[in-house]
Amino acid sequence: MTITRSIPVAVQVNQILRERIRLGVYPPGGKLPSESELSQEFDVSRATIRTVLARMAAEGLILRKQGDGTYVNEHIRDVNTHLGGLWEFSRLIENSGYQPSINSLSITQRASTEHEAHLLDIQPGNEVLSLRRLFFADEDPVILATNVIPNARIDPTAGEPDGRLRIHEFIQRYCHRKIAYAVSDVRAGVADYEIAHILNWQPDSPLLKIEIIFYDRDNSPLVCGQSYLNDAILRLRLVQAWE
Amino acid sequence: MTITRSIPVAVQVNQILRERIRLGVYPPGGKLPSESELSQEFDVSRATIRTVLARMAAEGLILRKQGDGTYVNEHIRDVNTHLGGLWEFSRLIENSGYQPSINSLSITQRASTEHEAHLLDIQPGNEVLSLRRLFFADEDPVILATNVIPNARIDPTAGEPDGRLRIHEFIQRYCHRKIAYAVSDVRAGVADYEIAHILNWQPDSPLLKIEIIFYDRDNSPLVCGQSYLNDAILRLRLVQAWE
DNA sequence: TAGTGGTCTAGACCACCCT
DNA sequence: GGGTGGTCTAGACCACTAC
Repeated sequence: MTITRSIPVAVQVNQILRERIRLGVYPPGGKLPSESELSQEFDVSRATIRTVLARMAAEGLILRKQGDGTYVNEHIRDVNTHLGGLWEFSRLIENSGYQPSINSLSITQRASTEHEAHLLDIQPGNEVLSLRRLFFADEDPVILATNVIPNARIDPTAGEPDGRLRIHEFIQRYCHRKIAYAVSDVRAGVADYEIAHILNWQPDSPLLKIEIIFYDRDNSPLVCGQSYLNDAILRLRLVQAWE
Repeated sequence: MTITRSIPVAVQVNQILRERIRLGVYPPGGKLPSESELSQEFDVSRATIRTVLARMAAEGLILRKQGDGTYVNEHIRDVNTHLGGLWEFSRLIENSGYQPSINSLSITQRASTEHEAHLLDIQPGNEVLSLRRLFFADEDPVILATNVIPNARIDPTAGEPDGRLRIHEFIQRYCHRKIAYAVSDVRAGVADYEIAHILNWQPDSPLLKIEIIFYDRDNSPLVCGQSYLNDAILRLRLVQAWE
């Protein structure tokens, strides 16, 4: 409620409005105050309010009607991917209403395959660090993720890799880089015997397969990954606003 | 290049900049003019330029670096879903580099199932119009889509339904409504014999299954759909910018 | 007609990067 | 230091909707 000037005002207003929607201060289907009322309440300009509302509208959280008002979208429950959760599996699980946890299955050093080298813009055979991790939603294993990082990117003085970190925290700590964006392919795959066993699921049943590459702000590939997601437990649900 | 005032300035600038990137005026990895240069060139305010660039950055098309400049993202080729293409299959196919076409397989009138009634907020058994359509990428069948619309929403005077229209055009013409947003579940499925036959693909092979509901701006469900996408031909590739 | 959101402007100050 | 993007303001005018 109280607005500081150390954190961007728009970020704070964003958090406050989301919190109010979550708590039901603005109930599903209900109306939000007008832009001018909000700008008065928070003592910020209408433009600032508008950037916040624009973002929430793009995520489908609110619906804006010219000449009428702004409404809380009541059909938005259980949406977990406001297009920021696909490569943040912990958040994806959290947004789906489960408690996320990460189990590190293996951390190995090996030569890169040709395919990996191509994706990561390195020479085939160059050493890479391969992380195999299992994500849980509450007690259920739901995502098996394999991430590959070029050795050359890793700071050897940063200590032993901790496989339970979120990927951006991992990169931050061991590569001193920030992930800027990611490109991912969503595909349909099938659980082979090993994967089915790890995910505690039937062999030959369909799974979502997510292939992803993370880039830093200099547009260099940092990590590539290949993950299997049990979509019987964890839905991939997303909203798209028209235009 | 020439700016009118009848169409929003931001939209025109957006189109022009995208076109320049597409044509290589701003080559992959290259730098765009600064915000102030662009605002001078188009004779619009910097704020307007920024809204355009912000949108392009959110889609991953450009990368912005404080204190440096704005760059064309070179890793963005073949990305087909800037999170606006999932429920616009024609555009999805187009963005993937194919020529889209739609084949109407069947248009039938029937009673709604319990599940459909729940999704569409109608009574089970109420009449619905069921459209079954096949999307082609060039010559290959890639998406089998089934859409269901409550009869009560359809204007009987609008004539015989044309199954080759895009869904939003269809709704516009026969329901006089505009689609405001959509909620979709992306899942992994398997091609049964019939579906495999229609898609000209192996039975029991994995397919992406997309379940979707379209809403209008009054937040009423208009259409629900269930589609099978052959992801061996048509990739679902998306970009996500950090935060 | 009054009030809402949609568009756009002109300008300020800041944080950051390059040289 | 000079330029770039990041944040924010105050105010204008328009298009639309509900009453």
